[in-house]
Amino acid sequence: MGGGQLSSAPLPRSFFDRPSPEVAPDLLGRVLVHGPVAVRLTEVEAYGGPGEDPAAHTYRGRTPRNAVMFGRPGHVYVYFTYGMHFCANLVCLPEGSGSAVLLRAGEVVAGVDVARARRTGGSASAPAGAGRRVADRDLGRGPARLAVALGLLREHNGIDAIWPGAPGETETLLTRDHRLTGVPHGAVVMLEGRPADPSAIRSGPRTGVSTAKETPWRFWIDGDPTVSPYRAHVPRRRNAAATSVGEAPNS
DNA sequence: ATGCAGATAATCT
DNA sequence: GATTATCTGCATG
Repeated sequence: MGGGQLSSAPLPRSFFDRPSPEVAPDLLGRVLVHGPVAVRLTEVEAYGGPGEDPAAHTYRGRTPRNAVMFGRPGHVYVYFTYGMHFCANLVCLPEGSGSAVLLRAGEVVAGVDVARARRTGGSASAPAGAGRRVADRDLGRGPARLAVALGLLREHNGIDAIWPGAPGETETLLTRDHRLTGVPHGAVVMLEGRPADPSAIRSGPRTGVSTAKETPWRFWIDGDPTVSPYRAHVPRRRNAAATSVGEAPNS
């Protein structure tokens, strides 16, 4: 019961109608639900709009890929990177602004079995207990892992994370034993959860970015075991064969 | 515990 | 052709 008691009230769209560096720390301790899996957010990063944040996908304006970031707040922006990973964001500010919060890590508080099956591939070929067992705390530790746990893929790019029902209808979403019986299959819902204690929130430079390295727009809950290890950006060394132009052969 | 190299493809120059 | 909002496995201390 790592996350403590869950609140099942959905967050309104107005929550996201603010600058991303403001939304980001406020997102810590909140719960994102997709079908049977729920994750309590423990680490996030804010990204700004065109011309203001060199590290943001929207820095050079709108493209087909980042179009969702220019849409309405509260929607999910999913992007594909490194040829194999998906990462999920929540859009901030009014339509046209192009900013968002990257979901970097969280604790799986419901649907742990589903999340683990997604991670391990769910293949029946592996005998029970064999292979590498993924620790609970690692299921959502890192943006791509978090996306896997939540089952967020390319097809979920642009989906709305705001519950369309009345604010009072919270009992249908979460039962007291943390079952998500009321969430329709395929639906994504952002819940209030339990906001992190402000005194436990830390901030620092964003992970893996090659520009705006000083901007302290990474926010996390201090001491939480699900927070991912910080990694600075490392320029990938190119293939020796690919750098042949202008390079003198080395004996 | 920390560090490095490889994987692998969409996106942008 | 270069870069990438990353992860994993294998190496070393």
